[in-house]
Amino acid sequence: MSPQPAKTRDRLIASAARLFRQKGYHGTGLAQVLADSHTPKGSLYHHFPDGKSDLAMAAASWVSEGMITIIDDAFAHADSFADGATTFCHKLAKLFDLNDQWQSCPISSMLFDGPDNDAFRSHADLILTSWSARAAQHGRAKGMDTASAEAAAELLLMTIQGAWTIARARRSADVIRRIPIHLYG
Amino acid sequence: MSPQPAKTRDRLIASAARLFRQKGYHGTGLAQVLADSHTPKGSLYHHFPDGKSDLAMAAASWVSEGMITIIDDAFAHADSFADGATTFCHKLAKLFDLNDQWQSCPISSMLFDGPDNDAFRSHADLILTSWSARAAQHGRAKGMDTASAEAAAELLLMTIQGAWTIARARRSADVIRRIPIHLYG
DNA sequence: ACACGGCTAGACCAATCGGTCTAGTATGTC
DNA sequence: GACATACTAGACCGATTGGTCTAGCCGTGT
Repeated sequence: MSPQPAKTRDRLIASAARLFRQKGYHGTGLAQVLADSHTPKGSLYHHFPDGKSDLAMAAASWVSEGMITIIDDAFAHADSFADGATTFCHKLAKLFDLNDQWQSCPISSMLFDGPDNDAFRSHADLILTSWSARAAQHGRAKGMDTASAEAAAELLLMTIQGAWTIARARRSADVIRRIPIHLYG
Repeated sequence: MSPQPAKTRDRLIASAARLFRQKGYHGTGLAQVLADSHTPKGSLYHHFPDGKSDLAMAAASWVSEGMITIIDDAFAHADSFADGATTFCHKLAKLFDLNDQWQSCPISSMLFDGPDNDAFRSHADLILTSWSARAAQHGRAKGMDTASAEAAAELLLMTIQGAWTIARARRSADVIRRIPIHLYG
């Protein structure tokens, strides 16, 4: 809980998350992360003994927590699942527009680009599942039965995942904003 | 049209497409592609003067043509758009199961992982759009009006794109097979 | 005052990266 | 046979990769 030691670690995670999103796992050199976070190499290997992969895992977890927060916020004041999902999509679209830097969830970056390592794949699975579970949980809270809530959450998540990819190609978040119309409109 | 010269080029494209799908653009070294296709470096730079990026573009276009064929096949004997889309999803799921090697469409690999180069992004855009347009075209052929066909195609494509990502994480194509149930079921 | 652990700092390493270049081979045309 | 073109073959290059290692700073406990 000491403030200083945590800072370097956090700086590394934030830089790594951003750069991995932009350029992917293999596309980002440690040198870039180090320069971006103003951190010497020794510190990296102190906080993340296993190096790059270790850092990527931590960055993914960190971003995942942020996503969970966004989900919770979106559904907090929603009247229905569709209502919350709509807000969620608009929040993500805004996030997309905010900075072109936020280019992909690092989960995808890791999946597509990480080492063959199975630990990466299962970590990504865990995170993706946790998002879906959280959305389903909000669905149940809005009165849906378990099966419908899980189905609705799965559909929502996969649609968003794909829309985000298309949005990157198009350089426009419109396709993300159109999701609620497609699904609930 | 001479048979031999084309072969080397095709071998390079096939190897590159497969490896980029597996490990991403930056995650794949030219040495790997060369070894996999049993081609010396000189040949690569003869057929693709701009090197790796040139090869990646060609590989993406090649896979895109294959995808167009799959779309056409799926809709060929379909009674309705939903019917064709269902077949399409099942074809893709089968493809996914067939070999774990087919891990992502290289379009995504390029997008997520390629150089910052805007040419890459717009090429990916072009390809993704061509898939959507082809699906929409089949929709109109089944009697849908232009707007509905385009909307249905967009929804289908983005859902598949996302489902594929989730399928990779899960190592299971079930989520792809479930798309028709979500969308038309 | 002193020692110790957490952390910073960066020199250094072998391996690999994408790319260039020259030499040589095969093929087709006069 | 001579010559040009198309292609193969791989040695070689500087730059960069992820990772290791030693030296030293700095705050804390005694």
